[in-house]
Amino acid sequence: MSVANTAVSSQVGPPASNGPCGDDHCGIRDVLDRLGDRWTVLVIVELSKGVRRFRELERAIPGISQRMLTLTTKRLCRDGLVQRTAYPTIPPQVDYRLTPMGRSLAEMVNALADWSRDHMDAMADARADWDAEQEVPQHSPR
Amino acid sequence: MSVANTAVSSQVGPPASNGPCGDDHCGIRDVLDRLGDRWTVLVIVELSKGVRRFRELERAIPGISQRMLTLTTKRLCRDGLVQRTAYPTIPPQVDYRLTPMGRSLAEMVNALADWSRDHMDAMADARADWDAEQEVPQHSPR
DNA sequence: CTGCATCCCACGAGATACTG
DNA sequence: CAGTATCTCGTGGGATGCAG
Repeated sequence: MSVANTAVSSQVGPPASNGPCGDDHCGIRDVLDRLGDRWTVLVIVELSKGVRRFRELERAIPGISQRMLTLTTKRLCRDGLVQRTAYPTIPPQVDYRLTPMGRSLAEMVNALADWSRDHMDAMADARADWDAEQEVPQHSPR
Repeated sequence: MSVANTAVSSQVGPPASNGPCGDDHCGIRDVLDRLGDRWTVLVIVELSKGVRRFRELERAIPGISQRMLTLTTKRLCRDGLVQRTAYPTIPPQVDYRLTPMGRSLAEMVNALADWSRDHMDAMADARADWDAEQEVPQHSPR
């Protein structure tokens, strides 16, 4: 797929149904703001593997706090990406699963993860290179 | 396009097994941390349209400050996603362009933007729905 | 087990001023 | 024009404790 100088794919704003902000980045921010935080993506990835209970998520995502897990899942529910089901048992039991929309987002995220895996070495390399170039108060690069 | 498993859509749920990358979330974080901040994505999108000078970027991205533009472009350069070219003229002139790797990332970002446009209405709807449900001590929404 | 509230700190990011 | 340096502030997010 040639993407060379022609931007990517849908740079051209659809004339009718879209183009609220004159600029190109209409609703991108909306999604990116969700994906931007530290945990949302990880929760989505985990839930893409199947239904999970609260504690299961917590254990599956090392480092997340209850607070953050609660907030994250709540936001995802609010956005219609995750469905929460609570059983009025004792002790209480709640499980979370992706909605169809959530699953389609998960696909995107996974594509990104794929890309990430494919390029992370190149990025690390470039970074090291750049760092070295900036860091030479003395000379003799090696 | 990718290397390994694509599409998480198949809700594989190996019993007590982990997903694509063992247990950790590979380098997703690495990429997401970049995409997470407020401006990186917008800069990438803008640069996906072609070579841009510093001021051009600044004007093209309403709301960004010089500081943030400098930091963002610098990070992108460091990661090998953007190439910076400075001409020792007076006044100084610098331009930025995506590297091949940067362009491939731009494709991903654009796919995400695409998805976003496709689903933002559904998300807004779900959000309103959820909000209403939480906010109504009384019922009969008349 | 789930979830919410509070305190608190670190960091992203805006505004402004200055250099080359 | 391009970039750096400071100061400040809002907020994301960790730790802890309480409640259903």
